[in-house]
Amino acid sequence: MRDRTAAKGLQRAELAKRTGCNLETVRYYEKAGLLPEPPRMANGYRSYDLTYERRLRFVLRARELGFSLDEVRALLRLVDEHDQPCAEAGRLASRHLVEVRAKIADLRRMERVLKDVVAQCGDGTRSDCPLIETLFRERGFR
Amino acid sequence: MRDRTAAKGLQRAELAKRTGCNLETVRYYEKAGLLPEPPRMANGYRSYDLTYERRLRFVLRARELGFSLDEVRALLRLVDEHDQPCAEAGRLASRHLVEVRAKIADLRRMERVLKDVVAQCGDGTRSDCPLIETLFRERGFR
DNA sequence: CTTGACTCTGTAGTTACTACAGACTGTAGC
DNA sequence: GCTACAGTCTGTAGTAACTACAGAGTCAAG
Repeated sequence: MRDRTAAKGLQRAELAKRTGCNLETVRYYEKAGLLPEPPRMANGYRSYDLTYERRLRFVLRARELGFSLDEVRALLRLVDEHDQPCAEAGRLASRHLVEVRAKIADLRRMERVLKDVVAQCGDGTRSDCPLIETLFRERGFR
Repeated sequence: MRDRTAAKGLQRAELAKRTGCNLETVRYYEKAGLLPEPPRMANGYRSYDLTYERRLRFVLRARELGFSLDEVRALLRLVDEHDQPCAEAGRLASRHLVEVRAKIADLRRMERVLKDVVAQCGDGTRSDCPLIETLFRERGFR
């Protein structure tokens, strides 16, 4: 094990554990340019600090809200470079909100049809099958 | 152009146009084992008939309902082999319904948070940014 | 006989990860 | 000092469900 008192950084596994993020994902985010290349210790191991962890958490929360990595990159750019980020951030968020609502609408359509066929299928003792019939019938879900 | 009166099959582009499905996707479904390898004409071109088109439409409708290709494969197997498919089909559908509802719940959580930050961001004239603040705050959306 | 449109095959790119393989490094026990 | 084992390193390949080529062959019209 590494000398914990002398070194001030976290190693990758520690960071992953603290943030609940898969350690391979951290590396992926580095390669994808969302997180900077962290400094290395004498043995070549990566060393992360709290600033880094904070940035990773930002990414993870943005992902929880369904932002794509491209959108997260844009948000991080606003954090890094822009001094008046709110206008642009608001635009990003409201555009994303529209997509989220569209997906909800899609899924609700699916839910409605599925709920019906499941009800009609019942215990499955009938000889025909409402689900299969529905799928063979003409198009009209969306 | 092909002799349309003599040949009874459709070509790939026609099939794609009739069903609204991308022609590359048809090929993909063939390779994925959802659709059979269609017979070829003398020149090696694929020739599709109405049975084939019906099956493709089945796949497309199942996809519209959000079934994965694995699930569609299972449904097609029920159609092909099983004489009492309804019990199994009902199980598939209700399992899928659970997933759909879970996704809706996920998206609704996102929607709620996004709606709030968009409202708070307003016209973007403020110096801090509620979205960025939210993303930097501790985790707790899900 | 050339032009343009269509088809064929196989492969690579997309998104956001996840999971290795094979080589090093570091540490604890003996 | 030696061995076992755990951790890290790199690069690459796999996942889902397509989509988009490149390069070759085929066909009908002008």
